[in-house]
Amino acid sequence: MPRYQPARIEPKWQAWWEAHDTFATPRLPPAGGRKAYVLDMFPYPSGDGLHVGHPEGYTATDIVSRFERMRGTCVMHPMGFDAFGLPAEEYAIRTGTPPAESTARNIATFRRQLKMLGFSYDWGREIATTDPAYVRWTQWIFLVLHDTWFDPDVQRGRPITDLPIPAAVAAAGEAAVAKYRDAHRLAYQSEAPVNWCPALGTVLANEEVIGGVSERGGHPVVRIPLRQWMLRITAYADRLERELDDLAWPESIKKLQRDWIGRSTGAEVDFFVPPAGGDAAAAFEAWKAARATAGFPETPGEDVLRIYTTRADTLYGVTCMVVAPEHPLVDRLTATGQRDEIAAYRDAAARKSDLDRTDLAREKTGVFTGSHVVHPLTGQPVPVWVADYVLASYGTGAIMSVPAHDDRDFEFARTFGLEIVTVIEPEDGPAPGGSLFTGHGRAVNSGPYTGLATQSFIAQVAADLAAAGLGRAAVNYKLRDWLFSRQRFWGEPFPILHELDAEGRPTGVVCGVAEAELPVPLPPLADFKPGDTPDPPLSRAGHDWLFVERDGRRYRRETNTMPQWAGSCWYYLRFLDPHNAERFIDPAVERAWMPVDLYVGGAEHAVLHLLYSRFWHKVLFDRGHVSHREPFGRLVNQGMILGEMEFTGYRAAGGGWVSADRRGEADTPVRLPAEQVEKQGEHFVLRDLPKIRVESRAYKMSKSRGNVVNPDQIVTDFGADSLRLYEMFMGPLEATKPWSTAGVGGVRTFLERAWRLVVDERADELALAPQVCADPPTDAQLRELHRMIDKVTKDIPALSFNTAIARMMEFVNFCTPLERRPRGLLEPFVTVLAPFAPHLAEELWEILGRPAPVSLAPWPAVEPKWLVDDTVEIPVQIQGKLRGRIVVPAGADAAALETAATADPKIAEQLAGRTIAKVVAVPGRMVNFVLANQGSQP
RNA sequence: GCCGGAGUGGCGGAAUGGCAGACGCGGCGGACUCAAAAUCCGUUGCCCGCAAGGGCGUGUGGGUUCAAGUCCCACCUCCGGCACCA
Repeated sequence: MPRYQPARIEPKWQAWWEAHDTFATPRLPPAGGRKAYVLDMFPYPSGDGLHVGHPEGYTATDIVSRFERMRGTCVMHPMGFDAFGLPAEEYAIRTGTPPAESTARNIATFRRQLKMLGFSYDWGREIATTDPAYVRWTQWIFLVLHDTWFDPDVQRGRPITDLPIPAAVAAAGEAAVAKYRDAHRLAYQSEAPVNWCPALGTVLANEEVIGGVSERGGHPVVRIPLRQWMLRITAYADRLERELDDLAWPESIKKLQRDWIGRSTGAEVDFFVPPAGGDAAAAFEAWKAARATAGFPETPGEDVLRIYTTRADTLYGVTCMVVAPEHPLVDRLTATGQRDEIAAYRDAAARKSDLDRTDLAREKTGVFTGSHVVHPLTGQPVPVWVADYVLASYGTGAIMSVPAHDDRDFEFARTFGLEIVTVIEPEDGPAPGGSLFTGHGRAVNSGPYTGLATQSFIAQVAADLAAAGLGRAAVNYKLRDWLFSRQRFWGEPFPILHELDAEGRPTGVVCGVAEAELPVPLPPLADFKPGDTPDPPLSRAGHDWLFVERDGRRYRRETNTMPQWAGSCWYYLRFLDPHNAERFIDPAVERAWMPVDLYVGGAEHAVLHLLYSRFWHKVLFDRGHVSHREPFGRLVNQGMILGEMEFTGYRAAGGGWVSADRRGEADTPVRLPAEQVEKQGEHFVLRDLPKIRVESRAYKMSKSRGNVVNPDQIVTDFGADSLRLYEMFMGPLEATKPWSTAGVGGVRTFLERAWRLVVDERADELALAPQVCADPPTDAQLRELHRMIDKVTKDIPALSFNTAIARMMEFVNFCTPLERRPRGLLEPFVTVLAPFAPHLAEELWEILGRPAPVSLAPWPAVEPKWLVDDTVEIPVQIQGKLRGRIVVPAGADAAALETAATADPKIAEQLAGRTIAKVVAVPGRMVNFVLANQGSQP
């Protein structure tokens, strides 16, 4: 009867914790006490429910939270739902239910599942990004962005009213000032080519387009011009990169962010565009003279083609210029005879999807414009080409092509038979002429710079160009401004009004909704499907929503919605003060709890979510709304959990087996049971046909492969504590690991053994095992206990849960055979077990007669005296090979070790008649005898 | 192509430069049982050997060191990310 029954005890203790508010967190941590903000990346509540990947990170943070609480730390450990977004909407469209309904249902499922796993969240802080009370503040933060401009002089966001207005703009009147301000806001509108995904019916951020198709769904994406809301994240590029330095994040994640920001330093250089007809040489000289006095202009005029390069040292190797098809100067540069060809090329480029345009395998294409620009240093004419391998959105949208020293230019030149001029030679001697060399070296053929090394050349020529007003140092980023509007229903409406004139046409004046009127709710819509055109669904809202009047003027609401990222950019702040109706967060609360001390989630958010939320946080910091530059202190990515290991054999069309290393496309994979395969050397083969190799690996869980593990099922079969423990025991948190249901059985066995340490399984009623006693533990038992406590205490903060669990298993293995089991051993063990298997621990604690909850019991202290043994066993090596062991007192020094080792009969025997050249004795570690070289003896 | 990460028993994995394989799964053997399950105990890297014992062994090849899974150099394979960013 009293067997270990998780199905009975788990709901019991979940109800107990809930009834007693065991994990409710105070508004502020107690003064002078320690605080820990332990945060999970909140889930997107998909219709499929929880995946086994979710509990991995959640269990890790739960263990840390429970451990810290037991050590007296005030712990903030909240949970909520990132509930806006495409999948909810797609699902809603498919099933015909409004997104709000399906989202509420999905959240209920997730909440039930999360509670079923016994996580110690303060559920009183639960938020969903779709709650109107939450949307209100998301919209408010958008208004902060809208009200902020970035002052490059102080590298900081400031109120838009602080923006200095140039006299010329001020003179042009109020409308011009408003326009000037709008152009400098962090949230601004832009008519720009955007990624339009017809299948999803929305535009997407650059970050959401992977290889020319949508990240979600893999649908083709084309570029069309459209008026869109953008967030000026590029203004923060420098800080987003620099301020990564101090974060306790994995280096790999920091690097991903740095690469994504993609800072590059180089120079901008102007190439003179001579006027049509006339004396080009004379015009060039006049232009140069003018530049020498006027300097390098902020924006290039019509008379120059401005390029960006990181390799100004290759200026003498320029053999042509290449501009993007969308470059504004193309028309002016196109010679009459080339008009048709250029027009056709630009048209084709515009129609091409990003997928086609970024396909690296494809040959370079391009068209000669028929005109030339003038090289600023040599005065020579340089032909201008249009080619789509040059991106309009990076740098200046134009490059100088140096085929000898850039692989793309090299390929382009070879395709079109353009000249290749070598101007750099490797330090170790000249490469053959006309070949490609992209490394650093020494300049040749470069006028006055010949002989300079790459680095000094770049510095020298940049200075010279700047002095002559022909160029300047410049910094570029791969990072683009963040396209922030979506043509979908299920997102936050923008708190923005567009002024209308008497005819109902937009005047171009845009204003934010007054703070008091927030939130702007989503209008009820019968049909919330996206259309075939980029016209947002909200434009079909009723007129009472769509049109508003303020101070006698008519406005139309913005009908785009925000992307899913918006809500997740700041949820970690709202958790701290979720019910505040006055502010998005109380500043005192923010100061007390921030920053997040431990943030755990999947690596899929390494770039987007973490970059976006850092950006918002920095803006809020600049505007004085939060007190730290960075939101997340320590970040850890849990690894992916793959499906069970699979063996796959291949059958040919005829039915015979094909070895996996020589299979073809036509052969069909067959999943094989483990009994039919065996390992032979490096590979697995068929047991009956050892010539046939079999593939063995674990695959990502997916519905189509049918290897998805359902947490509900695991909880039913093994219990929540077993699932928690297993996921922590699988291996290092950050590693990718295959699932093994047999492994769940293994940890379940451990929990049963722990149960039997305390409970008499053969009794009819719940009763203590007869071995449990009040004896004082023996010294040996205390040593075992304290070593276990010590290991677990050190492993939890390091997130090394697998080794902590292994140590607890050893402890249970040690205790199981004991005829008498002192409480002084069992009770500390139960407290140490509590963060890992909280339900079982509570139950055992109760059976031991201790007052609930063990979840808040003090963590047992390690007594150092029990960590040292009286004697230690030391390995003895001869020539680095293990030859014996000696037992010595724990504190034995090197000399004592050597004496003891040489006294050992077995060692003495092997040393007899040989010359000891050296003895290495490391106290507490080992002894090694190094013998004199035998070969050198006569 | 570039950038990360990882290669250790049949499997998941342990191992501050100091006894490779902790712990678990699986396997084998035993006790208990009429029997089975459950449980408990033992055993389990490979090779030679009846044994004592010996040899080999952390992807490959080299190096540093008294001592290398761990440090250095070169390479191979797998996984993940980025990808015409001038």
